[in-house]
Amino acid sequence: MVGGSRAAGQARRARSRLPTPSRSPYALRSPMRLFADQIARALAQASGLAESELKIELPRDPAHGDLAFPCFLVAKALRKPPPAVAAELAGKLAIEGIEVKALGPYLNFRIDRGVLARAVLAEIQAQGAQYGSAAIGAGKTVVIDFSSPNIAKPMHVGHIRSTILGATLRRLFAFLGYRVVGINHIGDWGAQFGGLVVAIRRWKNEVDLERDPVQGLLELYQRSKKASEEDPQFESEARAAYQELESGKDGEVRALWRWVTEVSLRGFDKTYARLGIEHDLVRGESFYEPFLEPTIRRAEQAGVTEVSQGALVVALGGIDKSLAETPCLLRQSNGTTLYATRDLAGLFHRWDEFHFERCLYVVGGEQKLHFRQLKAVLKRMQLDWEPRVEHIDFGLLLGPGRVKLASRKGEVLVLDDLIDEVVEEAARILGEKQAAMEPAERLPEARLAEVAEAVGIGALCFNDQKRERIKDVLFDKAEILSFEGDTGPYLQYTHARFTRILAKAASAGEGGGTPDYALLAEAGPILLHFARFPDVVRSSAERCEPSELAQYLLGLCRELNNWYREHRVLGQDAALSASRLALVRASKTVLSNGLRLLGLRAPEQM
RNA sequence: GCGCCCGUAGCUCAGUCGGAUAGAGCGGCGGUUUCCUAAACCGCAGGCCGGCAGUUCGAAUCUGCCCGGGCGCACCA
Repeated sequence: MVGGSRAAGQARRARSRLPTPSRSPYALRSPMRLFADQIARALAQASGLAESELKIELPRDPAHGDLAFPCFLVAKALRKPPPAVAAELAGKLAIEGIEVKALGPYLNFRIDRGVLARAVLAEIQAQGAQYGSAAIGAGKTVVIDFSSPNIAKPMHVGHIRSTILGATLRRLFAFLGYRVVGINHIGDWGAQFGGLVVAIRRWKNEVDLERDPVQGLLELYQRSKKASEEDPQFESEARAAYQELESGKDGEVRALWRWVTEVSLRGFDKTYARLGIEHDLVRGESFYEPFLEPTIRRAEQAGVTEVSQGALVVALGGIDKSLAETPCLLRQSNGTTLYATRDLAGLFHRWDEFHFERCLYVVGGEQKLHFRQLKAVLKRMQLDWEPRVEHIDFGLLLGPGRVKLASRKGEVLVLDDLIDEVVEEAARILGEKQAAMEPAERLPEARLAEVAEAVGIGALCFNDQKRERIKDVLFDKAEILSFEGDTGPYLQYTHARFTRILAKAASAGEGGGTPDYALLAEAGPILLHFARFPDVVRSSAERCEPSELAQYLLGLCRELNNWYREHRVLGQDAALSASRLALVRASKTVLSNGLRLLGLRAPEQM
């Protein structure tokens, strides 16, 4: 087969963190952090403890307050019972706009709703599409290896997770001010290309390489695989072709290989465009060919290599006992290099070129061992940047009944076909909903297809990101396409409804009054949600966990839809309408920023 | 056999460097539309957080062992 895709897998547990106090000049602009810092400062004064030791939390039950401080640790330091400490501190604290109450061993804080609304809404309005962004990554580079399909074959469902997760990480880090280098490490090298070249040579007139070159190449590829097994003549010709390719000779073989690469990349680009995905560099395995020998020499000079059973290996048992049985192979006994050699060469090259803060490999968990080996080799070579290299692993994509979808034997589910199927169903549902609406409220005919595309792809992408990435993804078509519950379309729908209010307010000339933020008292949960957004964005990026952002948006939409049901925006008195419109405007901003980061489009109407 | 990962409601999953009464979606049952999009909202039912020990003032969360499932285990990628 043409390389194994890097897709699929499993992993390690990462945890989200509370907003941590940050004193860096690039501190995140988070309204929540502002309030928490204010409280921590006052607490430090009242208790005599260092501000950095005082952990402000979000209460489990929002009825208790907006922020909380458990007094257990302070109590221990003061050798007094926690509830007594809480009561004592409550009496000492006086923070403007924040009410303090002791409840058992806890101090609960409630931010005045008017103060909260003014602070949060002003910040969102000021930042707009940048709300949630930061400069914490300024001057730092993050390299992200993702998607990485194999040429001469269409992208299939096995590539979807790496593609979607990687693209989101790329957007998240860019939003936080990092320089991001998204690399598509395509599988464009290997002995199998010898066979493909021979197949093209022999049978190019028997398949349609004009209209759908990718499909034609797939047929030729499959035929070459069969011929290699059955026809010794074909096999030796294929070997010769691969030798020529490896030799670097710029002849017929290389020209054909180049053509295959170009055709394949054009096919990938169409799919990427539909999904809104971009890479910064396309560097296939072939790119690293010239660096393989230098890489091996580098390892040899570091003194970490040895010959075992005729192969050149790096023994890793001294680094990690569980790797004692599986050294890293750099050269087979027949002299050829391996996957690990290429990735090691890539790693050196990337470090030399970018001096990255982090180098992320968005690759399925089934390749965990491979990346552990690579990191262990770096450790043996005593390269201090080894911790910056991370395998961002993820679970398998499974069909109903937990059967592996992209199996090597069964029918390969082509990604474009899957997208078509989902978009088609989205169009059908959209049509139904539209038919049930007042004619004046319906979408213009011309926009239907566009919105169906956004909604269908949104459903697909969101399903891949709503769970922790280490968990397997269950791809149940019916569930994803029902668009009810925890889905991308649910988020998009919420955004569309709120957007619609703004449009109607504009056309009715409403919203000109002066907002009175105290009138937004009932929107406390929403405002608190808004205030957390920058922290969630940062945490999602740091943990490489898009699901944190996805879950946040689901929670926010639940709050918003609830509020929408209870509170009318239009047709109220001027101050009330203006206040609620400010909230609606902020909702649209936060939702569309969040959706954009997850790679979902946010239609204005649906 | 060894290594790593997962195990929370019937199903799919959240659960904040350990903290106050464990939450949501789907499915089930019952409600909500003279009102800015009902792709929405509300209520009810449903849990020994796989099991047993341990650490701690406090454990779904940390540690150990066990059970169940998955992935991987040098000359493939």
